[in-house]
Amino acid sequence: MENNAESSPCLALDAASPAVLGEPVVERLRHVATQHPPVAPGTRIYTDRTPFSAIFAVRFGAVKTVEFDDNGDEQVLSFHLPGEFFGLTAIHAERYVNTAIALQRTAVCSLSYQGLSRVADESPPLRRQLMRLMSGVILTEQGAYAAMAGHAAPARLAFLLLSLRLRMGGGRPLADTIRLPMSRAELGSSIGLTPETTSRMFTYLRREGLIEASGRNVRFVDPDRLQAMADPIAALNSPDQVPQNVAGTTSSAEGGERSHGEASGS
Amino acid sequence: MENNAESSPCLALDAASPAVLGEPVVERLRHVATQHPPVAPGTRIYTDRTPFSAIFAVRFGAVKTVEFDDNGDEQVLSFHLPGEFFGLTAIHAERYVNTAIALQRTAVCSLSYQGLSRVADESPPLRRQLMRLMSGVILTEQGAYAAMAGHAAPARLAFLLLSLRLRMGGGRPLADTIRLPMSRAELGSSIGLTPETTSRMFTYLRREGLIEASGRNVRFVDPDRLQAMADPIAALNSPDQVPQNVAGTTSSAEGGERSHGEASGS
DNA sequence: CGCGGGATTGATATCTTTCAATGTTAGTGG
DNA sequence: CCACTAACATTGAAAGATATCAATCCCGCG
Repeated sequence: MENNAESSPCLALDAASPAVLGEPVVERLRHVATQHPPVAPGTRIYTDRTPFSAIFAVRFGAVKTVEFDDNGDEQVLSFHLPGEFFGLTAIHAERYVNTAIALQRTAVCSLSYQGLSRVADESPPLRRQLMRLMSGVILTEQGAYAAMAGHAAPARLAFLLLSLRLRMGGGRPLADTIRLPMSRAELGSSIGLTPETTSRMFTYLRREGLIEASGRNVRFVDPDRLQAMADPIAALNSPDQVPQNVAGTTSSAEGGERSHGEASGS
Repeated sequence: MENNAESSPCLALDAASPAVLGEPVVERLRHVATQHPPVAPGTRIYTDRTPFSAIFAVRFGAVKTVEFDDNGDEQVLSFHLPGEFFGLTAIHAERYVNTAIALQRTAVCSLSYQGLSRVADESPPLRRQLMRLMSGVILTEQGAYAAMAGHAAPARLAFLLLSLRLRMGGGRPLADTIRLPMSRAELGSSIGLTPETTSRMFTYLRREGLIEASGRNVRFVDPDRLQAMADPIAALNSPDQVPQNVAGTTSSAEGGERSHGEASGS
């Protein structure tokens, strides 16, 4: 169950570290980092009322960050998989601005921000890693934003699934099958869809032969076409595909084709 | 016309600097920073094929970052106003991943990333400023994402307008009226709406008496209610408001009140 | 003064949500 | 080990929101 490639990401900081940072720096990081014991699903790792002191990384399991509206309904902001950092927004705000919740049995590590700062003051390579790390977060965030703003529901789901596949397994050999750590509702919330629509999009992707999905297990049957669907840019490659009529709602059994309008004018 | 509060943001780095950083550091920054001459609207400041060497800040004018899909249609990712930095995603990717375009007559300054790194290596306060700066970008980005994912069209536009108001004028006294540096199409693209829908949302906000808008001039008539609309959380405060039927499309029998447009005589 | 691009408005098609019912799965306690 | 329950997932039908297609309209600009 628990991926044992569990070297603490707090010491790895986004890249091979002892080599880059030097053993003394890693040793100092060790004192700044805390390895937290595993927590149960649903556990809040921090809240917007937790005093800010540290940034976090996932060791194993998975985390979502959410925002609550008055009704207590939550809006999922992002998911964090093993090796990924979260809580970085607190650096600017000097307080946590959202809430981080474990999706599964999850272990995280934390880096005292004060301590980290001091170590970084004396290690330019570490400082550079941190910049790179934060820039990477912005990049990811911006990609997700573009996917949201520019595309329709099926594209967003395709994008999200591919993103999760890429990020699970730490990078390397792109699993054929993944097990999602979150529910349909959570998946949907993070891309601005209701659970029902999310489910319909699963059905749709299934029918199109792009994925197989049963519960939280997803098998990528035709990653290329899925990619094409996620990314209108590549869509032209697989010609008369890119079906549009998606919602099972409008009875049409026809796999209608259209050139896919897409918003973003100008 | 050009806001003369034009102290180069490249030297200010997100906060009062000489005080914090010390004059020697600011002096070194001066050598790392380049003040670029004003460029015409439409000018590309960098492209995804420009070799990465520097990050940018807006001195005056306004900038949009965009991504192109195959058709040459652009998706607006974000807007950048005076004092704001952009191009930060390139740090991670080691190349620019989008394209930055001036919306008006605009001047930017750039900081060589190499040079900046060297100065930061020797100035912990500068390093901290940079972290704060990047964290702030993530925060902003995440806020925009949440607005996108969680809300409907009118809320997204309200959010965007309020965000622009807040950011124009560098922060201080919240202008009653602003002049938008971008078209309806660009505005819409950035929040995932077509130009037509964007225009309809303007009409709607106008009819509701929340704003007056004529062309690119926008006057904030009822900022509180606008805020409430942007943020469902606060919506409960103003009870029986939170109108829902928005698109003029569905024959709004809702007649009468014509608060009329006409923003301040530009 | 006329041109042309952006803005607005209208009518319709399509997509997404909402409300509601049903099916399915995993976890629990007997 | 099985029955049972509660949460999650899927599906359907109708309502609502947004996109698309297509005309104007209007203003800035030459």
